[in-house]
Amino acid sequence: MARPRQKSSVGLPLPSGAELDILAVLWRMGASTVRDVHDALSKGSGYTTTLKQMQLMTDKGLLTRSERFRSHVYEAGVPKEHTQKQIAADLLKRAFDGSAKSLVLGALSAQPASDKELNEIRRLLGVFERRKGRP
Amino acid sequence: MARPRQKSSVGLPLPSGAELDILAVLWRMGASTVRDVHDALSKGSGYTTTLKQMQLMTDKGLLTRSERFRSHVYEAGVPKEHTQKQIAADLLKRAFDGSAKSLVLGALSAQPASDKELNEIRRLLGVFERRKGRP
DNA sequence: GTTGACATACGATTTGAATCGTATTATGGT
DNA sequence: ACCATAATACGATTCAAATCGTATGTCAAC
Repeated sequence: MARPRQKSSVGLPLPSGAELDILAVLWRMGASTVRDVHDALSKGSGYTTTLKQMQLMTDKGLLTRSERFRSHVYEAGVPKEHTQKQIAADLLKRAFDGSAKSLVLGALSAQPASDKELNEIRRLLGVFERRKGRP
Repeated sequence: MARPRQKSSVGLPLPSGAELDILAVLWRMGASTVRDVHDALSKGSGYTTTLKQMQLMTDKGLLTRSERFRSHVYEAGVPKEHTQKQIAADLLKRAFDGSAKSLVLGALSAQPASDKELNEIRRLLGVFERRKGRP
């Protein structure tokens, strides 16, 4: 029984929760060792758990790995903006009825932004209004 | 081995992917039978899968159930706005570095909005600017 | 009252994510 | 050479999500 879950869409699979956490660390800190990543996300889990996770992510193509000195150095294998766009798109469809307004409302009421950031968002809206597509 | 995963936070657990899909249907269509929901999300999976899922969600408190005629009628047990806010908050922290601007950018570039919707978002920003909290 | 069409109930299975323990390898110091 | 240290490799386990099959119940029509 139990057929495989449907793929979210064509292409790369969306990163899972823990995978996203690891990606976020690598996006923020750049190339890092497993220990660096493990320390950065200070969850309760053990070192080998993080290691295994990163190895699996490498197999999936979510990370890239290179040798250096004694340890391996990992980098995000997927660009931050592209992944964020994917996630936003998925969420928009699934949870927000495709309404960007709802998403913005949810985000801002969840975590109020500074006036400075609000202005930046306003500028962003202007860009999207002029060119009716990607900025 | 393998300790339990950490809870996302205190309170309700965030709905999983499939759970969110079901919630979205109920938010959109209101009280519905299992068959209605199952037909609405036309995934490849079988009827009993949707049924089981909704039963489990009811146990979790994500749905409420009432009798009617022959079949059961389900409703979303969690308010749409609150759940959306939770999800947005979680995502903001995990994938967007807490930057609402990044989230908006991701959302809009993933799915361009109409000028009308852009204007509504602008109005929303104004509201958030005046009252520095929830609207 | 028997049958057919739906409905729910329940148990069991599969998959994938997440976790850990132990084994192995490599390096640097003594 | 030996040992301590720190890394990776690998197998195995646990848990939750997702899936399905079969059993059971109920109503309506004949």
